[in-house]
Amino acid sequence: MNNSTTTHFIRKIIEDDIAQGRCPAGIHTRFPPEPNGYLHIGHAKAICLNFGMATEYQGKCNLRFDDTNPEKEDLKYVEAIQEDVRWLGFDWEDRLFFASDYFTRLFEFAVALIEQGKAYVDALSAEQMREYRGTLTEPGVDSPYRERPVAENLDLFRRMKAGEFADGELSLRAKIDMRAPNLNLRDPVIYRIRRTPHYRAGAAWCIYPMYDFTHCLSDALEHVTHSLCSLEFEDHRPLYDWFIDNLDTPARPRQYEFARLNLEYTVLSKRKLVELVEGGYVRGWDDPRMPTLSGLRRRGFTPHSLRTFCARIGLTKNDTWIDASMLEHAIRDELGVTAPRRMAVLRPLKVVIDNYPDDQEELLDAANHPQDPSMGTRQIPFGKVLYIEQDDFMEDAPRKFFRLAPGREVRLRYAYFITCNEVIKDAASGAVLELRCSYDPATRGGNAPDGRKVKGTLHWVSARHAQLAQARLYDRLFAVANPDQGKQDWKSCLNPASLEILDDCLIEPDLTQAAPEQRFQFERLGYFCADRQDWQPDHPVFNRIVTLRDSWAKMGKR
RNA sequence: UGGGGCGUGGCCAAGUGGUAAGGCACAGGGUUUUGAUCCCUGCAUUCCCAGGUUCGAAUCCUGGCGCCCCAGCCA
Repeated sequence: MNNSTTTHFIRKIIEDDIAQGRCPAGIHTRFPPEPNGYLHIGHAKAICLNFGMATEYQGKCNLRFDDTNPEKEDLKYVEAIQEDVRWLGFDWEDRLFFASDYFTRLFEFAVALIEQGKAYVDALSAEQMREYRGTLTEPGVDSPYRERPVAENLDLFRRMKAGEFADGELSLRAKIDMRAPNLNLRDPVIYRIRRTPHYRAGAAWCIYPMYDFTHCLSDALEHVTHSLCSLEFEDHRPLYDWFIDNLDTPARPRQYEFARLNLEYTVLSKRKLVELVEGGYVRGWDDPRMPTLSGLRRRGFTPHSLRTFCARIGLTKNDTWIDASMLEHAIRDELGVTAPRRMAVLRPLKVVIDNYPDDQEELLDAANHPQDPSMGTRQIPFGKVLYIEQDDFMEDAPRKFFRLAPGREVRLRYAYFITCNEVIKDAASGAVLELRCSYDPATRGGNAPDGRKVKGTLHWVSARHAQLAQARLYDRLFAVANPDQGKQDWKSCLNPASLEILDDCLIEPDLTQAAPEQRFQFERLGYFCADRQDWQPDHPVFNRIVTLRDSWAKMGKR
């Protein structure tokens, strides 16, 4: 394959910083999720970037939980997030941090700001504050409390911390510029009173710092050099710099922004993902149709394929919608070389080989990978009664149909050439019940000694040896590429056929030995993964990760 | 005449004054015991538009147009 990774703008910034000697201790990045939900493929882009840059330039990357809002956060998310990041293949070593661990130092920074006359305690209500802030086109107005003396601010702020005021009664604001064209600079609130216990800090605090104040200082405390975040924080950067410039911090981190990921046929906003789960549109956060890392994992995507995907979509500041085929390509590309091949019949059609001895059975050699002999071979049982795919038979077949049809000869993979002689149908419905065929004993293994060719090769299983299995076939969650874009309700765009469960699949006996999360290519069908939750040796469950490319199906659509 | 960003093929994306990389997708062809893989081939006379500078512009200048983000005591 090709491993073309381009030198994107972040790499250029880093390389320039290193060349100029601005990072004597090496570069340092961080992945800073708020533990208020599950990670999705959009986060994977940020994770790969932050950890990737650190590895690439011999630097370090921290995992930091941005947990400054006790109302939304929970320990279960910090655990799930760590599992997902680790699964993706990244290691923060001993650098697991929590913004909540900085509460005391953050408080001291706030005091320092007050002492410099650069922060004040405001008594405006939230509604009043909104009025005073002005609008996009009108400047804001100074709060009547803006010129409160330093000593009074100090006293009030300490008493806020001590719990002397009700939630929302007072707030601490940075004193910047109420007429700034950038709304973020109009005296942003940096501390609010919230008598909500924190999932880690408990009831120790009743005041909590805001994101803008916390993030830059946490970066500085951790000696982060490159703070990479998404584009919507672009106009927070002046604020980021303002805090760093006005406080005595141990380091001078810089923020850089990149465009977040949008993927076709899915949604990536937390609000919508929650709605999918809570509305019962999917079977949970790890539903294999979900774009969450746990969903992609359960579906069968590998960490490597996700990393490759992230590397190939590039990194810019452009608003982009990545074509769904990019993700499919990433996993096909990998599994094409790594997945052992097996035979499974999803929708069985009975085939009886009339001229095959009734009680005869034999074991036939099959390669585990046609291009990779090192993956070895296995033996597949063959007998008089077999099953093939319903789609592989057509009674009135067009010329280009290379599969089985009355009077036509095909190859059963690794077995024999067979010819269809008779079609048994249900008298009432006319449905095809079984095929009576004959085989050519000379073609054992799949080659004709007389050199004759067949156009089609079919997968099959032996009726007597096959095991029953469930296959879950997934398709795109949404029927339209950009469910977010239209004027219609995004939920009305859900693909009603995103999940199809097949309970009567027949798999070759070897497949019952699979372990949960093991991946295979079911020949001619696609890549499948043993479900990590529901797979049982006596009840095999396989998730279809992705189909094989199918130029035959494509012809049918034209 | 609020501020900040972004506009290169169907989707991504290189390119930063010297005559449009690459990937995905798509379309042909070859190999093939998976209609898969693999291998060739094709796919922007043109870079949002209009002017200008220059021997030469996707790249520089001017003026438009389009799209995204911001008015939480969320992150």
